[in-house]
Amino acid sequence: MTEQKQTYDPAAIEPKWQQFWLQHKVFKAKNPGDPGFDPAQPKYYALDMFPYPSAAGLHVGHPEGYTATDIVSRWKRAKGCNVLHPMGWDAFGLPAEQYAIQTNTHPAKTTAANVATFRSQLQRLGFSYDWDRELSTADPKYFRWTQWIWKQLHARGLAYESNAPVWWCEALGTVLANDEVINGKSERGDHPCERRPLRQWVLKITEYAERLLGDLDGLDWSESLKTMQREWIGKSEGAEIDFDVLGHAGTKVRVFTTRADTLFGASFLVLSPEHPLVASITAPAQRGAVVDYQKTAASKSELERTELAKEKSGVWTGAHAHNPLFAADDPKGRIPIWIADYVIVTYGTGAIMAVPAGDERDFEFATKFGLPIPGIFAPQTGDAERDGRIARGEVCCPDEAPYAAHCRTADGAIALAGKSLAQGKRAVLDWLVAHRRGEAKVTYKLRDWLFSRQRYWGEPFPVLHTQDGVELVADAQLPVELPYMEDFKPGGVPESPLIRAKDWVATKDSKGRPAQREINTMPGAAGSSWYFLRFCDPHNANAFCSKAASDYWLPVDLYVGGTEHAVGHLLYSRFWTKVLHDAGSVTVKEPFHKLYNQGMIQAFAYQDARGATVPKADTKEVGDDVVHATTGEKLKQIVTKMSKRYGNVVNPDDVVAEYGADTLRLYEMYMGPLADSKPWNPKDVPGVHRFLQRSWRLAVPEFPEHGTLHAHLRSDRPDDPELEKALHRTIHKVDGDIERMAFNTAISAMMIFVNEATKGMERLSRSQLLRFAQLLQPFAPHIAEELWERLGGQGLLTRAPWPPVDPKLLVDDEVEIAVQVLGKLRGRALVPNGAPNDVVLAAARVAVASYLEGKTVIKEIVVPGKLVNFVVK
RNA sequence: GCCGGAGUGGCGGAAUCGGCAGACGCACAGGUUUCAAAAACCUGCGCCGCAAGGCGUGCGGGUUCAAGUCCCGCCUCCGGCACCA
Repeated sequence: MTEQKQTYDPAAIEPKWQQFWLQHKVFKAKNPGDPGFDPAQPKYYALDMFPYPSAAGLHVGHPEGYTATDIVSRWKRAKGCNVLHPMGWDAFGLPAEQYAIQTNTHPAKTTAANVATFRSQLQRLGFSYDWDRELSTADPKYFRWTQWIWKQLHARGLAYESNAPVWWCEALGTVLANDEVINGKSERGDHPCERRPLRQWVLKITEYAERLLGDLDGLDWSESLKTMQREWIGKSEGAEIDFDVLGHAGTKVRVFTTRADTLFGASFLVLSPEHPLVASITAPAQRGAVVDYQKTAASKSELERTELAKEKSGVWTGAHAHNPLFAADDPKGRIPIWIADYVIVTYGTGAIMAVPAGDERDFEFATKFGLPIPGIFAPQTGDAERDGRIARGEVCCPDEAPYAAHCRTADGAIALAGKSLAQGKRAVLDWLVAHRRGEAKVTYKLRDWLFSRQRYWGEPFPVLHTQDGVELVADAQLPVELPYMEDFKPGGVPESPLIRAKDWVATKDSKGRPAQREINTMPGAAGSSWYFLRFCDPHNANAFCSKAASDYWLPVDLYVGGTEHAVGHLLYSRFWTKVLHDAGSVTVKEPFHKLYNQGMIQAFAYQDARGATVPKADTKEVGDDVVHATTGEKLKQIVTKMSKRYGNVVNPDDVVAEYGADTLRLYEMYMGPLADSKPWNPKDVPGVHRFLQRSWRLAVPEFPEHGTLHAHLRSDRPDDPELEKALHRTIHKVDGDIERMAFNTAISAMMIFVNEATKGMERLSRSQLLRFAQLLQPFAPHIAEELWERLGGQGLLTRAPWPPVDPKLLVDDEVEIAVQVLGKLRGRALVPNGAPNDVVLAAARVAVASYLEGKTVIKEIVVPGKLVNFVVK
């Protein structure tokens, strides 16, 4: 008998519905013009950051964001929206190629295998993707358009070749963009990187810096993410100022500063060691020291330069400059020119005016090398001791402070005393402009986007090098496909392995003359910078995306992914969208309206007394403690990221095998707020599984002889009013919680309903259970669809509209209010909802009579429907 | 160093607008059922205390009838940036 129990069996129902949905294309999104397209429906575009199909397969971190967008997608469909919810593969790039190299298999082969794994893993989780729109960035039908878009960039003067120093990573055998290098090490693999000059394709993203900054304001992104982009763009308003080099007629050093007002305190100049003027201005006596310093600076990797940044270093060039504010014969205007590696050649003009009285770095440098520190401020804070030290230049004062009386030109054209910071800057800048010694200037930290790699597995450029220079491959000849290469490994030289594909490289230009193909390939971020556009119109053979399709679907209404793409991918995608907008190819200026960053799923790990992490396999549980399996030492539980090293990686396949996809989805959403990082606790998983079992038992009898449904659910009957009320509240709560992406509390509300319904199971009506299935559907679609079918719901649950809420059922006739005396809870009172204050107060007085005895009530506070507070004496 | 975010029971977390702190889940304890176990179900579960009661949202102050929530000053953890002139 027991073996025939009709218990909740996800292994039976999940594949059944997955196949049904897939075969019937239930989640196919219709474009304008498609048969059955309904223009009256609002559109909703819910997008996941598509994955790199790595060999490791899906990680539990992937389904976190994917489940969130799936819930929203299913809910939006139930609310009557035409929903675009696609999935694809970021298949080109370093991770795929590194894996291919490790396994000595061609990346085309490993990528195809990895994609197949990812697809089947995702399909086992019941996501409502429109699989007809699946795409891969490594598919020639896709990258044909990546190449085409690159040609648009080139046509608009936004792609150029450069020989400037770039980040070279020896271990990866390629160059990397700024955002791929962190503290001088590669973001992927943590390998050391260094700067080297190399011919590269570069995209002029800096031309869009101002718009990329300004358009952030209108986006529904977290402030912290916007701040990260703003800081990366790094806008800085200031001035450029020319200093004549003494003894070198006609030679000027141009510096950038945000504090032109401190020019009176500039007591030396500093050029970066790579500054082009260094060689020509260095005095013969200093040449040896300067060249030595330049060599040392060059041999230091960027990593060492930042790590060893604690102590300032530099040498004098032997040259002097003249501070333009002072008369030509005024000795105060004669200032030395130094070189130092704390000045960066790529920022501003690569040269600064040092004002030690107002800048900590300059102060440190001046102190170390005994350079003058002229005081330029006269603060009067009341701390006479400190004010005096600032005035004498003994203490650095980087903030706003009153100017000293001597901050004035001899002719009185500038007199800073009494002026504010803004007025001071203005006064000096106006003077500089009038005397043609400088101008207002805005600079950005953002640098142009290094857009080529010396690797095999990427999009080839549609570029030929001819005897006349660069020639672009005609649109009709796109895509330029990769040649098949047995040996695709980087050669250890800063050159693409494509150089070895001699038959491919050697070609003819449009005039039939010999030409060579470009051997650099595009970076991983190329294909991912526009995939959200292709999803709108994925099979278009005549355009990257029809204007009608992108006009309809864009912008993406909800984009969910990790913070790791805060500057790279999100900035690049915004840039390409703006360029395509300028070219008239898309209407929107911004691709992603709402962006949501999910937190990281972490795991427990165990540390011994020394703080060393003990792999999971070497631990065991003894009672409430976790101890070292061999030494028996008691271990401390910590929360950290999942890692092979700690042996704490959770594989979603295992969770699906044991509990089913619905449990995995539900657990990931129940763990906590989507935006938070939180640890995976295997002991918590059965909790949500039990909730699904209880939901199942509400409908299905334990033993088959009682039928596939409880008897009281086989026909319609009046709804129990108490459960009806509870259900409406639950619908209302779940609705609001999905809206604000608070999935954990939505699930908890459904749990409360099921607990209540379980207490009076036979009171539950078929209609109520059907509506509960509708609520559950976005979260646990398989069990919900199965219950819907068993209950005889009309059509497919995934096509059913969201159940309505009767606002009348959300209010109670009677409410229990808290009664406080002096702010402490002393009793409770039951009063009619909306009762007048005197009725509430009367009931409240009774509830806390013993606390009021012998006291004088001096104040009565009533919060309707919630609480009464008596203030007594 | 600078800029964000966070700190609530044994654990994950809830409290959406200043109004009953600890919803929901886990773990734990007791019980029902069972030959037994699992499962399921019921009850309890912040801390101290026999109780009355007191204490309690990182720490110290403040505002308020009322503070996890607001203000001031600290501490710790996480993320980002880091000599950007």
